[in-house]
Amino acid sequence: MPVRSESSRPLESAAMEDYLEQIHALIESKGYARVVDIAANLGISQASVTNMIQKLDTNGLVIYEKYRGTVLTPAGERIGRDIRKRHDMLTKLLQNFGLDEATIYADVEGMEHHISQSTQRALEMLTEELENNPQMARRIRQRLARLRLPVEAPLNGVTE
Amino acid sequence: MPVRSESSRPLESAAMEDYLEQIHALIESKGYARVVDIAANLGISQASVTNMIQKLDTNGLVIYEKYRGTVLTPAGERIGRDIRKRHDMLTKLLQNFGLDEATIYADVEGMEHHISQSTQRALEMLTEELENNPQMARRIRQRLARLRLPVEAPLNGVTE
DNA sequence: GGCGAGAGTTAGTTGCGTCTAACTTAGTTT
DNA sequence: AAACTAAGTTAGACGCAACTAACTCTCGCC
Repeated sequence: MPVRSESSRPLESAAMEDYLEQIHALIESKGYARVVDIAANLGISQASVTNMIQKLDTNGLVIYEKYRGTVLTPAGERIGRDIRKRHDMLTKLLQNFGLDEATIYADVEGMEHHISQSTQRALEMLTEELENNPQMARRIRQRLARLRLPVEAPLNGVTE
Repeated sequence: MPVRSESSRPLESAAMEDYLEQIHALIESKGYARVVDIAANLGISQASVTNMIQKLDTNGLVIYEKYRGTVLTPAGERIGRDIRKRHDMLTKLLQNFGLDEATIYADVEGMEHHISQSTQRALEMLTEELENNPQMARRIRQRLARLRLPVEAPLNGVTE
C-alpha cells in the first residue's frame, strides 16, 4: 500500500510522526529527550530509536549528536506539535461518549496520523458545539449504554 | 512500531483489510473479483494482488484457486463488510462539514482501519444527532468557511 | 582517578508489502 | 486448431521499521 499523500508535505511516515510527537512531549515535560525514554514510551527497543533518530536527522527534523542528545529542528517541532494537537483534539471529541480510556487511547493513536487540516478544524468545532450542547452528548451516552449492556448478558446463548 | 492490537481479533493488517474491502465491493457490484480490478482500484500492481490473495487464503479469509478466481470466506466477508461500514459511517460524518470530496476520501481511507466497535457506534449516533440537528452542522460549516477563506489569501506572508 | 552500570550505538536479521521482469494460462479471433 | 492478447502468476529485489546481540561511551561513586 503506497501511503497516501493527501497534502503536499515533505513525506513523514506515521512512525516518524510518532517519534516526533514523543520527542516533543519529552522535551516539553523534562527539558530533554533521551533514547531510553523514547523507547520506553513507544514500547520499542533503544536500537530502533537510535536508528530512527538518525533518519530524522537526515531528513532535517531533529539534530542528532552521537551520545550527546537530540533536539527538534523547527520543522520537526512543528510536526510534533501538530500531531499532539490532533491527538488532544480527537481525545476530547471521543471523551464525550463515555468510552473507556483504553479504547479512546488506542483509537486516537491509530487515527491521529490520518487527519487533514480541514477535517481537524471541523472536528474541533464539532467538539465545541458538543460542549455547548451537553444534552446531545448525554443522549448519545445513554443510547450507547442501552446498546452495550443488553449485548453482554446473553453472551452464553447461541453465539452464532 | 508494533501494530496495536486494540481488540482480540485474529490479526489483520490494514493492508489486508483494504484488500478485503475491495474484494467485497467488487463481488457486490460485479459478482466477482478479478486480480486486474483489485489492482486498479487499489492502485497497485497485479503481482502484489496475487501475493496478498495467497496470503489471505492462507489466513482463511478468501478461497483462492490459481487462475480461476477468488471468493470470500465468511470470516473474510465479515471483515470486508465491517470495513466498508466504517468507511461509510466516517464518510457520512465528515460530509456534514462541507469538506471537499477528495479530503474526505483520503481521511476516511486513513482512519477506517483504526476505529473500534465502540467508537464506531458512538460516531454513528453522533452522525444521527447531527442529522436531527441541522442548525449545528450549518453553524460549523459557516464557521469553517469563515476560517478557510481568510487563510488562503496571505499564503505568502509569515506562515507561522 | 579507575571502574562499573546504565545509556547509546552498530551490525546484521526479520517480516511485511510493495515492485519489475519474465513466465504461464485462458479465452478470443480467424 | 494456431496464434495472439489479456489476465494471472512466479521469482527475485527493495524499503521501512522493527528486532537481538555485541560493542562503546559517559558519568557517578568509591
